Amino acid sequence: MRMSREDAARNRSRVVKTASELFRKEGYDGIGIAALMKASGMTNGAFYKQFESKDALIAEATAHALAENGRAWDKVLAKAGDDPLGDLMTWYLSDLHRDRRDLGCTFAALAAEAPRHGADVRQAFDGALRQAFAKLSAAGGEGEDADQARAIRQLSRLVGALILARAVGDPDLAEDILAANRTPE
Amino acid sequence: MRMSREDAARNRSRVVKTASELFRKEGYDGIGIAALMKASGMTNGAFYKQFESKDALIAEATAHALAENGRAWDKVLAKAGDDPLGDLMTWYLSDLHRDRRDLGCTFAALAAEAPRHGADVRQAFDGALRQAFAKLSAAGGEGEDADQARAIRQLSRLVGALILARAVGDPDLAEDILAANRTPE
DNA sequence: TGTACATCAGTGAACGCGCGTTCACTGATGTAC
DNA sequence: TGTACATCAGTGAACGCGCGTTCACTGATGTAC
Repeated sequence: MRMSREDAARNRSRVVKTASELFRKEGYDGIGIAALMKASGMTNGAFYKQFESKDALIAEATAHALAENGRAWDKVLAKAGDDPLGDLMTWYLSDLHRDRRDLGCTFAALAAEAPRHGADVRQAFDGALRQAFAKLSAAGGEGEDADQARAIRQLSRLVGALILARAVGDPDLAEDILAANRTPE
Repeated sequence: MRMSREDAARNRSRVVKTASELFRKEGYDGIGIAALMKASGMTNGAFYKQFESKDALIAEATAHALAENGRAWDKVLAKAGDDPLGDLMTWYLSDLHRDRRDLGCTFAALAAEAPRHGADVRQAFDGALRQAFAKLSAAGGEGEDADQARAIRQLSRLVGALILARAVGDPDLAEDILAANRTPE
């Protein structure tokens, strides 16, 4: 049966959102079209009415996840006290963030798979990374002393720490990794 | 036809080595048994004479890759001058390492997929990470001032930087990420 | 404003394909005497 | 040391299954008059 334009647009958005979460949780190869559509409340056939291919959804869902992450950073920074960088790191390196890959940082969840995907996926990472560097630079630089290279190092460390803490089997080691990284520079 | 024990053992080792490279390059899901066996110079049927399942190979190939990385670190540190940490970072953050995922750091290549795999895979990461922390601590600590937390931060940063540099579409941005991280602390 | 009809976002079965895994078979290796 | 035979690491086809994708069909929506 035909949906209204509004319903169809809502359904499409829901698929992108669901995909952005399931890809982060299971990896691009870890979730199929049928499972994804079922998780979005539809059947597999509807997929190709809205997307050209799985690759096209991968690009769109990745961009969506990265944009959502950007808004989360803005929210944390807006609420931050007189140590915005410290607040951001505490939030980023929390147990909650370690445990919820589906809702967490797309750099940590999917950047390692990006080299195996299309130019559109990698370009989405380009833009999101530049924005993250700029935000970190603004949050960490004392006054006008915004240092891009330092921001790059800080984000590299945050992303690496989250990935390693998630990879580990021993929860104590995971905690050590997060704790050691809850410090500037 | 039956192989000699020696030949069979050699063939088995070759499969593990090939898998350790192809998994790093393509991800655990990115390479199948048939393709892997073909790349090892055999046909698919031989696989189950040597391994119980793909998961069993994943665990063994991951451990193999991690052990090989450990030997590479030792080699770099053995050749290092009076700044072993600096030499290690220069080597780790090289263009060559960025471009050769198949022969490079297993943390950067596969840690992001580890949370979706068995306890044996994650435990292999535990052991290899602890060793890497110890080596970094010894390489970086002035005299007996070996600092575990600092080593954890350094490795987190190296791994994150390599992953992000590989994810990016713009080569200049990739270079910026590597360059910004070629500095201690 | 009301009616007739074209549109198209859904459904769910089916497509070909490659996946991990199994199996009957082969023939050189390794063992028993 | 030489012969008879069991072993088993290979081959390559086949298995069931889930993948990404296609398609005939449905019926409410949106449009034309």
